[in-house]
Amino acid sequence: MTPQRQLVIDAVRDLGHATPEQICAQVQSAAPAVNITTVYRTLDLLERLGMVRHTHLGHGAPTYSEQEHQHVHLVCHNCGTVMEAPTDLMDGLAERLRRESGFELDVTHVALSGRCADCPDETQIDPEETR
Amino acid sequence: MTPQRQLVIDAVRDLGHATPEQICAQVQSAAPAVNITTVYRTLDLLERLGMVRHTHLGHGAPTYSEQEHQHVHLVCHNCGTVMEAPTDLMDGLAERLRRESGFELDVTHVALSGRCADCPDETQIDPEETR
DNA sequence: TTACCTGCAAAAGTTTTGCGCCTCA
DNA sequence: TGAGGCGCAAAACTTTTGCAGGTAA
Repeated sequence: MTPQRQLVIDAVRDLGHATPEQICAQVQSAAPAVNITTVYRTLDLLERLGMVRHTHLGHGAPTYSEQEHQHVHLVCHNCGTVMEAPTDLMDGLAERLRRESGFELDVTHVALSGRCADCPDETQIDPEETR
Repeated sequence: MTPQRQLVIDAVRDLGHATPEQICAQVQSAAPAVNITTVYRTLDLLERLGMVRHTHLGHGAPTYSEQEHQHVHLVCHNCGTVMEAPTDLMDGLAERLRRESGFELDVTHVALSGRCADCPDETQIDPEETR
């Protein structure tokens, strides 16, 4: 366990869910010399060790969070806000998938996409925002 | 409506859900001179017109499909198989989210991740496969 | 002409790889 | 000495942008 790795773990914990680049910025605020390569390598290692996990928020960038930090992500593809919801929200769906398709759902790995309560109701959701 | 655009539409329809690169390969099998830039630009245009939509299957690459081609995608992050399920599977969840959080779910935009019936039960899902 | 579409080339952004150096046991 | 971790540079890959030429109304 090197200082760099500890910093990456701390950053993941502090930021909740963040992209490798955000994590790198956070780490560099404490230790400016740390290279982004190290961040990528460390995240890869930590993930293999099961200490962190990554989630796809929809627009390209994977975000990393603690393994324990489990909830469903709701991403508004109008304003980009990421909300969190309890995982038991998915219980019914998970059960149905298991029974009907034999599919074992991993509720935390992907974010659900849609429009949050604060965003205006638009007939056509702008595809630009959902990248 | 140019020949290139028609080819892109055909490719999207034929492939079901495919990445820009796969679509480009398909188009080029009919017209080798077509540039991938054109594919990107055309997909962007078609999406703005509401003729195609894209879905995030989890591992970085967005996939494009016909607008009418609506279902929930189930991605196995062990073998990578993409399964399709009827959207009404999500009705209960969508209703609950709307009521409890005011969140308007877009059921087709993201894929659900997990392990399909054909893949062996592993305690730890290999993070490598879930990129 | 005017507007738009295309192909090519280059740029930009993100992630991975190679390599030499350093540290620590 | 040997293994592993780090930083730097470069490569690889995906997507976007700028530009010049071509086509059609």
